[in-house]
Amino acid sequence: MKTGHTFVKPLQRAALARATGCNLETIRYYETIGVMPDPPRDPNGYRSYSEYHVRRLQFVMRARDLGFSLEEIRGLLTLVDNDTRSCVEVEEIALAHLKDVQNKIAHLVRIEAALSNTLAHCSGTDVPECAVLDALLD
Amino acid sequence: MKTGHTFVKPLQRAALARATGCNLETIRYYETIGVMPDPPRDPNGYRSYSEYHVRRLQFVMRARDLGFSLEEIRGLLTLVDNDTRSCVEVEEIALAHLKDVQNKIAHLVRIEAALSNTLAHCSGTDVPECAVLDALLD
DNA sequence: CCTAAGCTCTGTAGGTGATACAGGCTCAAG
DNA sequence: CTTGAGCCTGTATCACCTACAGAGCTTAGG
Repeated sequence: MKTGHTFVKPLQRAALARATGCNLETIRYYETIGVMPDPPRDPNGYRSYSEYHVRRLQFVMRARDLGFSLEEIRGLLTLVDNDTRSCVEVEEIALAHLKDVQNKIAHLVRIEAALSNTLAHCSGTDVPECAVLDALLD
Repeated sequence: MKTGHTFVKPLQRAALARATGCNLETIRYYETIGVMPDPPRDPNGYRSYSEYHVRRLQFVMRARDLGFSLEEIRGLLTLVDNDTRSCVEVEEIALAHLKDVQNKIAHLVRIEAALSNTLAHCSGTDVPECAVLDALLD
C-alpha cells in the first residue's frame, strides 16, 4: 500500500443528509445563507460533497445544537477558516453561552420543583398553581 | 391610611413594553394569538394594562426564554389560570410539563457539560489551538 | 385656537431559521 | 424504452416575531 490516504467517494445531497442527520432541504438553505460553501457540481449540475463538507456541516449542526445562532456560527467559522483562531475570541463566545445555559438550567430546576410540588398537592386544594407562576416569575 | 392596597396606574402599550422589556409590537402579537388577554380599552380605544398584565407578560417572556413554545405556554397558562379545574386535568397537564421540563434540563446539562469541558481545555491565549473549536470539529 | 410632537390605533410587510412541495431534468435498472 | 429514484430550482408555508405606513388622539407651547 502506498499511503494511508483513503479516497472517500463524493456524496450527493441526500447522502450528505444521511451522513450528518441534517434535513435535506436545510443543506440547501445553509448554502444560500452562506454557512455552507457552494459545493462543486458534477457535469450534470448535481452537488458533489466531500469529507470536508461532512465535517463542516457537522460543525454547524453541533453548534446549532449547543444554541449558537447562525450569525454566531458564521463568526466561529471565519475563526476556523482564517487560521487566526485566537482562543480568546472563541472563549468569549462560548463562555457567554455557558453562562446563559447555566441560568436556564437554574430556572428550569425551580420550575421542575414547582411542577412536582403541584402534583404532590393535587388533592383538590386551590393553591398550588401559584408555585408554577412564582417559579417562572422568579 | 386605610389599607396597604396600592393603586397602580394603568399602563399604555409602550409603558408595558418598558416595564417588561418586551418589544412593543410583540405585545400586540401576543394579544392576537391569544397568549395575552385582550386588555380593557380607554374611551379613546387605547389599551389599558394593569399589574396583572405585567405579571402575565413576564411569565410568557420567561417561559419563552426557557424554550417553551407559545403552544406550550398556552398550556401552562391554563394550568395557572383555571381555578375550576379538575384535579385529574391538572395532574395530566402538570405531569406532561414536568416531563418536558426534565427533558429540557437534561438537554441543557449535556450542553453545559460540553461547553464547560471544552472551555476547561481552552488556554485563553492567542495560541491557534483552540479546544472549543476542536470539540466542535471533533 | 393652532400646531407640532409624540403617543395610539390598524393592517400588512419583512425577517429568521428552517421545512415542504411542485414541476422538471437525469440516471441507472429492468 | 419505461419506470422510479434522485437531483435541480423556485416558491410556499411555518413559528415567532419585528417594523413600517397611514391614520387618529392628546398634550405642551406659542
